Amino acid sequence: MRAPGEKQTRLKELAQELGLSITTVSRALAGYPDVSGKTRERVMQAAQAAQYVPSRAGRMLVSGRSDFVGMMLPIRGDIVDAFLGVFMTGLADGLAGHRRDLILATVSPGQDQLAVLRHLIDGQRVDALVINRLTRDDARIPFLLKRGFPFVAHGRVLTPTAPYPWVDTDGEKALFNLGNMLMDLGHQHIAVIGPTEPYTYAYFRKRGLMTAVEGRGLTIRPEALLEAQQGDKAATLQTAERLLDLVPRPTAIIGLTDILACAVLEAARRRGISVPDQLSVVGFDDVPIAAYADPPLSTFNQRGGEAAHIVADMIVACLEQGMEAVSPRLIEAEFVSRRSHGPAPSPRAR
Amino acid sequence: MRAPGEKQTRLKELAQELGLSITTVSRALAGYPDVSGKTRERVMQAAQAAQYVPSRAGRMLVSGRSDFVGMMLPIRGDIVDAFLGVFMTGLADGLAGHRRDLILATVSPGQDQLAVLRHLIDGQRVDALVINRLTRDDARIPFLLKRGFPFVAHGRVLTPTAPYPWVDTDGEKALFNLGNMLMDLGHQHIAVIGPTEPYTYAYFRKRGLMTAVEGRGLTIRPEALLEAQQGDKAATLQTAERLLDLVPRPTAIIGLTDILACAVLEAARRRGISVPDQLSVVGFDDVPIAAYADPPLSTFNQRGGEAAHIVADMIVACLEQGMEAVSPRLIEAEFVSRRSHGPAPSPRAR
DNA sequence: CACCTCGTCCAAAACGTTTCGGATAATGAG
DNA sequence: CTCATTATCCGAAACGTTTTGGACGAGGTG
Repeated sequence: MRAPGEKQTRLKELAQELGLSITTVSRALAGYPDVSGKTRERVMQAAQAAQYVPSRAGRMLVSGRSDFVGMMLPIRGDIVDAFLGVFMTGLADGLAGHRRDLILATVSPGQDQLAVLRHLIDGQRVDALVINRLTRDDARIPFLLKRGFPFVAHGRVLTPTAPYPWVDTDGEKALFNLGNMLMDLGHQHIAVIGPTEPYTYAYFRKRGLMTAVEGRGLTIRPEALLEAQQGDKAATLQTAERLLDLVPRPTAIIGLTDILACAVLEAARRRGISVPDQLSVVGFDDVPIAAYADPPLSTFNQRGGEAAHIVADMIVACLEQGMEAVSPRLIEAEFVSRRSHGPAPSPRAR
Repeated sequence: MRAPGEKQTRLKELAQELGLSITTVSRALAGYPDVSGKTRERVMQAAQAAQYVPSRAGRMLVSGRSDFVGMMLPIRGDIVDAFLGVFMTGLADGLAGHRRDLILATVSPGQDQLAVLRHLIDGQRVDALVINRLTRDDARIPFLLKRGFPFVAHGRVLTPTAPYPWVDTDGEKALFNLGNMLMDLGHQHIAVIGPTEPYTYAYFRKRGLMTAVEGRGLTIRPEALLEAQQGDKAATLQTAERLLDLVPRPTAIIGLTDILACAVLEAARRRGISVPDQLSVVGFDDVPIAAYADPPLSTFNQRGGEAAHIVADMIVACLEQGMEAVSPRLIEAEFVSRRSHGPAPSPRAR
């Protein structure tokens, strides 16, 4: 074991130095009213000068709280965008504003998610949890609900459960609007390429589009609604090409993710299909590079940083006012109109 | 404050239940030799059954260690790629293998980095630190060195310091090789577009290229070596265009980052310059979307996950064997040859 | 003068763990 | 039989904080 640098000042030394009791110093620092203004001032000064920082361990032990918030991170091979980095950074930053720290708990592919949760909770490692990458019937929600452990989900679950606090991008509304916009532009054959993982966001986005399309008496054929593994370029391209080979060929293809949309762009290039003249393509996420795609990709901005800050505030609210005090929050995705979409080609132009 | 679920089993209950002392149970669990095999077995069983997880606070208090490793994250507006997410995930995963957790400590733009460090260290929040996004004269290195606090840097610093443990991608070698390869392909005028931030990686990459170029008796003019703010698309494109307007026009442009390279691709499209026939473009990072650029971008893969696991191993080595026991580690970047580079155009073809 | 109130301060307990220094009984050596 | 040794267990202290339940005077009230 290394010597961890110089010795840190502790409450005892501070008290000794000031000729006060530990109690008084502690209470002065905590702002209790039963310590005179003069004494408080002296204590504050001394604490400042000695660079006193309370030991987390001591505080934790007596208060039962750790001031740590955990973020559970299922590791999958499909971390392909900047969203995760932005989200985590925003979350840590938001929590820091409430004097709390973020700890990252990964779950390896083979590992049992619930076992990890139990470990985090039973070991008093965290006061609350943020869970993300929710799947349709995610088991973590009912588990945490049953344990009564404070948490906030980034994303929603489909199976019916008791109410729980969540924050999510309104992908349903976004794609509802997008669907209508595309149909207003004359598109009748719209196709979708989504991720293979059973993440809930894909479901909501598809549903929004469906609602829009059916609202106009149209439908999307099952074969125009494909899934591709985002990590596998060859497979993704192949799926995109299957969409392009459909008869009649779709005039608009929506990638549920920018990566997928870019794959469609690439597939169209290979087929010699010009975008947006013969085909409109729209993505979702607004990864930074989307602006440099060819053509620059129209997509939706999820504003992950904002979402993360909201999650942070909600977590603190859960902790301080109880889980029932906070209500779920839908965040509107912002359409970023670039140059990969346009009016549907007239039938003979195809 | 919420009730944090059901009560957790503690050492005291476990001991009571087993009719043993707290000491014995603790030592049985820790594997000390002065407890009989039979007793140990019984204790293990009971601990398993009760889902006992030792309280971090208690352990921390007495051992002085927290088993937390901090990662310091200066927030800047330029989190533009998936690297951060991949790195953090890999780091957390690697640390978990050594029964340690990762905590994220952000530093807001206005905040004093060293103050944050002091807070983390003095508050005994972490046993060791990972610092990244190193700038050329990063003040964190000498600070941590002076305090004798265990840390591993992801990246290097330029100013001379005492030896310290770091892990870095060998961008110098990568660009040295790339420079030679481009010159072998006939390129005589090579330009570079880098980030404005004073990150060290940019320095090393440039230096590798310089060495290669000068090794052949060539030079890179200062005006062919520009910097652009990665977050600002318009400014980045403008800088890329300045490079394209150089006389004679460069036949190869290297983006020190995939984003920057993609900006060059876009600028070339706007100017009607075909890649790779009239211009070669190479990036660095291999962000997932680079494979879908037009044309697919040749770039370098940093293998952030591997780097993160190495950092994790080094951190525990620092903790367990001392900082002087670990030596720095350069990771070779892998060139991903796609279709954005090729032979230099013959003079009349331009 | 006796009594109460208020403003300041403090001793001690509690949180859960690890570890130091024995205690106890069984075993082996002489 | 005595003494040393070993195997197994345990009591108590320590870590740093917060909190409970006072103590002690000064001042005001009757």
